[in-house]
Amino acid sequence: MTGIRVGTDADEQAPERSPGSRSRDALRAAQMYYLQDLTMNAIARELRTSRSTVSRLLSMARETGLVQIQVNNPSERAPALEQQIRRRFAVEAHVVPVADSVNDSEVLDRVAIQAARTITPLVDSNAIIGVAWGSTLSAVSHHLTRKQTHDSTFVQLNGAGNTQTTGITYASEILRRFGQAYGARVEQFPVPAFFDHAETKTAMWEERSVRRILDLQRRMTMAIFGVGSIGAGVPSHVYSGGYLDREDLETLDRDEVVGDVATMFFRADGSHRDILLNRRSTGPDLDVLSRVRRRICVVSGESKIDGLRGALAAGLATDLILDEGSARRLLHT
Amino acid sequence: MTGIRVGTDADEQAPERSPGSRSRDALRAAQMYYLQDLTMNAIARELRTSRSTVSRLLSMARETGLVQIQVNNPSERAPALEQQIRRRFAVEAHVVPVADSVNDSEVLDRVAIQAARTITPLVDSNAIIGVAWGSTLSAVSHHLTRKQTHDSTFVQLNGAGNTQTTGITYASEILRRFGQAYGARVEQFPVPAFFDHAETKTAMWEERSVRRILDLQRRMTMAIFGVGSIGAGVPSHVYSGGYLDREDLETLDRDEVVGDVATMFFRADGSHRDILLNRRSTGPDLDVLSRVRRRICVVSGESKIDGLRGALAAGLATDLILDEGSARRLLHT
DNA sequence: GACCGGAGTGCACGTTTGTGCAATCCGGTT
DNA sequence: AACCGGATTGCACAAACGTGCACTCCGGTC
Repeated sequence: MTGIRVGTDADEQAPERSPGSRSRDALRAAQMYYLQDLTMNAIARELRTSRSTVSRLLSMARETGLVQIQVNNPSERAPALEQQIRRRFAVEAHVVPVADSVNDSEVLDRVAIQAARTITPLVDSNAIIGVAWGSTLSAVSHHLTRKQTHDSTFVQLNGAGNTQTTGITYASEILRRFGQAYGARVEQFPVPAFFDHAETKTAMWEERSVRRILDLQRRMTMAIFGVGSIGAGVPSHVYSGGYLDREDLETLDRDEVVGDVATMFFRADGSHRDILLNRRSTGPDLDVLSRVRRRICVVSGESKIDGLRGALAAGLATDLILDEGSARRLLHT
Repeated sequence: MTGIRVGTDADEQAPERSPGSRSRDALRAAQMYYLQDLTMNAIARELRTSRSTVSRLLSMARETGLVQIQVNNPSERAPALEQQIRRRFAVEAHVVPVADSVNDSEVLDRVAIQAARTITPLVDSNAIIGVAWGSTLSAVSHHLTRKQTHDSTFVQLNGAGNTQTTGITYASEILRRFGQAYGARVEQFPVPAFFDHAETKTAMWEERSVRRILDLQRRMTMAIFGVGSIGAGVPSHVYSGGYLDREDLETLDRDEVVGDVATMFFRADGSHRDILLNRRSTGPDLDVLSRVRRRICVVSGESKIDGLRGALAAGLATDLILDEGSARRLLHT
């Protein structure tokens, strides 16, 4: 029942109808604009329509993935920051250029856009892709550019319910947007973020509906997630959204937790054994996560540095997308 | 002596200097513009420079291949024309949309731009690429977008000298531009287009300097050429540029030649045996050409249809780039 | 130290592009 | 046939962009 097809057929802001003259024109326009360097005016004349329509056709062509724009940093003599991070932490770094003067929420937005565009070329057909939730992923999901794939599945990495809501709307919106962008199935994980009792989790984990999801997670070919950090600054969604009570926070403190990925916690050295809360969390076992071929971590804002350090120590990511400020900070302290 | 390095180092309109701050800024700007959707104004502020400089950085980023824009026609449900051509002639067709109202020289220009951009992604490292010459290829060579490759070589397919000139400047300009765009070596073929006596060709073909070129041609991984057509309309370069005298044209007529590729002639049915002029021509044996893995034919203008038909019958191309008008004409008669 | 040439910069202007809005089209309903 | 709502269009205006030109900066030369 959870397998929901998120097609590109009829939908929300449903674009591409059948072969229709609309998308044919979009292709023609895109070729004339991007491959022949005509102006929109010239294209409008040839297509016997108005310039504004051409402008709209083109933005549609971009949004639907008809036109793809990629920026390659010249192979291995890449920018210094990225190289240093790669050497020191053994992850492929994608540093998003952002001047220091920019405020946090704009940084998030810009990291999100660039992350979305970095991820798109990595999404293949026949993939199983895990997606976490949180403010970072939410932002990313808003900026995905479309691309058609076949038989791919997006699977929710961890439950999203809390004491106030079932969390369905929030987490599933994110998932839905991913599915829609790539024409893929989505599999929700309808459990709370944390069980109240570890025993309930154990019991639920035996349920067939849950095992289906866990099985998908084991077969993931890619995972996309942010990090939570307990350090200073803005607390991440998990720490402030009513998912944890005072007592929980105290045990985290006692266990020397510095952050989490998909509500699974870890310490500064990357270890996660014997962290009590993990027994009640619905996130993927971090060892399972580490076996996924491609693990993309998106981070924006320096307040997440501590959590990020832990995640890197744990080797949770193969690819790291982060803003320039955080990149510097990651290296220079 | 013929192996000339056409680097991207110091040159003509030499752009990319070392790692310099210039190209670093170009990368940053490109990321901010194409991946973060900032305006040039915003980028200028962050880079502490003027908007016009940003505009220039961006166009540099595009020209040097830092930014790559591709338009994919949605896999196999591609436009009707392209499918029909593929079925009927067994070549991958790339139809360049052009309204009928456009004049011939503009059609050539637009086909050339789009051809250049279609070719670029196909150019690999370690490739050996044969290039013909003529008005079509000349136009293409003017619009190549750069892309860095290693250890690739462009080799001239046929001699370019005629009774008036050695043809060096014209053909070698084309070759040079290709080499420069991809940072590749170029190998000129310093012989006339046609020898006066077949015996001279036989003799020359034993010379080591020539054999080097012939050997490269045998090892080509890609070939790029136009077609000449004897039919009506504007005569191709070869037929009007002083390469052939009246008598030659008569023998072509007698041999029922309809066109040529790289100065090797063929008939309407694709055959080329016993065409006298081919014994004196310096182009690659058409059987050798047909063994090349990827053979890209660029055609603009309906006057070339007859030659094109012959070339297709001979199976000379694996990929065909042509304007919409010619595509229609090719199918509907 | 004066001079020179080429590359890089910002300004100002004209061109090109994005977008809110009102008008129109179109398929389905009453 | 009249009506309705959503999608699509062109218009008009504002925003964003490209480029000739004059100026500056810098390294080499006399």
